[in-house]
Amino acid sequence: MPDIVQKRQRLEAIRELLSSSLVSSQDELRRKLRRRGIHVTQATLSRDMHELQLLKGPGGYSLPNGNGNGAARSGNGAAVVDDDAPPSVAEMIDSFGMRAQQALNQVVVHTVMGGAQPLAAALDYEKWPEVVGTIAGDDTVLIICPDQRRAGEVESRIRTMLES
Amino acid sequence: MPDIVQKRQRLEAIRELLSSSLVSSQDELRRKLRRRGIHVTQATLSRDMHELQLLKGPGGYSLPNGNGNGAARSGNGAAVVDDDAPPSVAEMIDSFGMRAQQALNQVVVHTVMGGAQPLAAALDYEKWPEVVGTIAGDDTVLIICPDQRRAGEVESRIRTMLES
DNA sequence: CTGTCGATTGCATACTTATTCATTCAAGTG
DNA sequence: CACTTGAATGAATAAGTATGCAATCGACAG
Repeated sequence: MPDIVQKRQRLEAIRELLSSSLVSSQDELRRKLRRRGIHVTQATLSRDMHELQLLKGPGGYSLPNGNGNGAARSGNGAAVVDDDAPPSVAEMIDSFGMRAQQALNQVVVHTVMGGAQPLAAALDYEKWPEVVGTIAGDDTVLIICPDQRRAGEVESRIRTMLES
Repeated sequence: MPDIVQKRQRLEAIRELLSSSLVSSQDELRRKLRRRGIHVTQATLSRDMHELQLLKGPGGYSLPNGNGNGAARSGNGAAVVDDDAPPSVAEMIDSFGMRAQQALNQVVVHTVMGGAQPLAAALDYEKWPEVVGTIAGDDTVLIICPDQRRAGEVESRIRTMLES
């Protein structure tokens, strides 16, 4: 197996993993990659991550652009799972969500630093019918709905999750 | 000397150092602080840095916002203020802003490359009542308002800043 | 004053990441 | 084909970061 191909795919996989889940250490990343059939050592990952110019913050690694990074992880009870199962929106909101507010046909959800990207990924994954699309920054997710009514529904559903 | 005062000043000093020089390790930071008469151990700095939510990238540590990381740092002349006071939106617009345009309940602000993140951070920090949330890319900030009217207000306020 | 509580810190150490060194392999070169 | 060169990688280990624990200090109730 040609090394160079392996590498390209691996970097791709790393980017993908990072955009949809929080990774706190290179070893954790190594285990997640292994489940995808990619088997490398921490040393290699260290080099990969340098190459990808990743940032590391209190909450784990993140892509250089505007992706997630940040705080909070400690015992909040939820989502402490060893994970790798596609994370659910409920879990994400429970773990990272801070507040949600509707604005016309959109809903803005504020999260802890670094929570926006995973939350958006979870929303995308669950494909809510009222959601047309999402955009995530570091700590803010913009959810776009077809109309004001649907946005209202989404807002209240998220608020419920926040309160629980 | 009261511990708590020490700490406040130290965090302050760390922010200042980071914004004006590259720091690659906590031990390096420790040495730099020592030259300023602040003497603490790496352990304490680890805790401080966690508290400041610093990011670590290829180029060293950086403040959580959109500040410098890794490469590029040179001056743009403006807003080189003594800083450390959370940067104001006015300053940011002045330094990075290029144009602003309303779209329904949103306002899109274009900035110079790399200016979006800091501007969004400043907006978040000032917590304008007309702003529900912001999302920033590399050179574009999307500001979400509750409705079209408020978006208009925000747009014109920003335009004023741009012209000045 | 005395005891309790919470915050801050240093020390020692566990844990995580970067780097050195050697190896392997593919692509050129003569 | 034999040799050289450069990229990629693992193993071992150096370098760097986080954390459990105990000590200290100020605030404050009794």
